[in-house]
Amino acid sequence: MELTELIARGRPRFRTATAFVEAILREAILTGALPGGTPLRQEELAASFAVSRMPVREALRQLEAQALVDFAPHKGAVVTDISAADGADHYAIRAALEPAALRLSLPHLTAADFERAEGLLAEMDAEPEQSRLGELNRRFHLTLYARAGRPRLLALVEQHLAAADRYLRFHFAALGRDRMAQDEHAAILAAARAGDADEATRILRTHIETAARDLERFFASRTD
Amino acid sequence: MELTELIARGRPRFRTATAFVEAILREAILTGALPGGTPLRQEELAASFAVSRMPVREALRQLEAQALVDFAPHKGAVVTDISAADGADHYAIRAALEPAALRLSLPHLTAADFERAEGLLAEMDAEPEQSRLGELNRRFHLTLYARAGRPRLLALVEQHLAAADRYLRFHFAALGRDRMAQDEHAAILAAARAGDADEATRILRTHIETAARDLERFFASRTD
DNA sequence: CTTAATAAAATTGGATCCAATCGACAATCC
DNA sequence: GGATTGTCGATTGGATCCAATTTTATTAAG
Repeated sequence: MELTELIARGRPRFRTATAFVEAILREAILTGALPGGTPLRQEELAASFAVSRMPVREALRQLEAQALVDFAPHKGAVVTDISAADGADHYAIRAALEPAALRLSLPHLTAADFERAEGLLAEMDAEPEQSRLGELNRRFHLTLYARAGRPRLLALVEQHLAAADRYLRFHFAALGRDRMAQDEHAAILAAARAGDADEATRILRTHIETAARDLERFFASRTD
Repeated sequence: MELTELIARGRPRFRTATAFVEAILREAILTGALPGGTPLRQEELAASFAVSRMPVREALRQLEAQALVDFAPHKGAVVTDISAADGADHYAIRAALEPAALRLSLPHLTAADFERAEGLLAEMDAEPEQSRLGELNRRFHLTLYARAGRPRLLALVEQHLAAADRYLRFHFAALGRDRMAQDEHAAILAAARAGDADEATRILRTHIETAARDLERFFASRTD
């Protein structure tokens, strides 16, 4: 999807221009519409969004704090680059946070939550388009953590889950969707449904660590 | 310490006005110079910093992304309030991230690192001033994690360690410094020195969870 | 032909100005 | 008397303008 298309879509939904620019830019970066390394010229973006440079600047500042863009004084912003080290970093954070979130959330999950999660897995099996797969994966994970009752923890999880999507995109393109590991997803869900927190978090941690190792191997095989 | 004093101190150290304002404001919030709930009027801050409103606005945006201030459209920024729930949130994140960081860092820690950590513990025992205690505590923890080789993970740990300081300040004021649990610190250091990752991370997790429980009880006892 | 110095262009950082929105208070209507 | 509406002041959001810095292009020297 093109940046201009994203802009046209989301136009009227936002209260302030800054929030508008920030949301669209984040989506564009996370979905890969703006690949790592892309320089973000303020004037150019302002023209694309049909606003002045100021909301763009404020949005870039927020994205910097979210580590999605790198800022250099008087040089400008660049979309944060993808790298093996950075990917490992994100996955290390996920491996630490998500099992904790699941453990907190699990006792409060309802039957409806489990059904929603199951539905998302079915959707993923049926979804042909790769770009939607990442979002479905994200929603599956977040559904399981949603009852943790820790807004900051959940926000962090969501942020790094989305960041990991950028790497998944790579991954899938090269290795195919079977890497999504639907069987692990099903096992996590089953253990959670049975109320076995230890088993569910154990599988989840393995699931994330496996993905991290796959990604590492993938980067190593490209030798660039 | 007063805000104006912090401003006068750090003036010449920064490349851009935005970075200057952002650093000082963050320090002021984390040290409690600007308590939770304080409204941050842009014009007023601009006058205090002797800059225009614009660097203030950009700094506030970054602080918002770090969850140190809350933004409401057309209403302005307010220093994020302290609460039992928010404290629990920060400690849940710490309990998840710090053991992971320690486990990654531990194999690469050097004798010099251990000595530095030991020195910090000694400093804490000797430090009479409470305001410096939080910083020493932070440096002790970060010293143990420093070799993890995961910049993003470390940045997150640092951020939430600093955020937890706001709560520690409360804590100490009411319960006294013995709550710093120096014996636990020493036990973590000893296990790390022995290369026992399982034991070190176990004590660390307990250490953080104990602090979280203490904080919870403290809030409960205030009934406000 | 390469390299250093310099000048010009592009881009960001910061200040000022105008517009839009929110809150409070007062006046009016029921 | 209470609720509602309208107006005014305060504050933020957004646009434009100017200054500072970086980068690129150009020129001259070795």
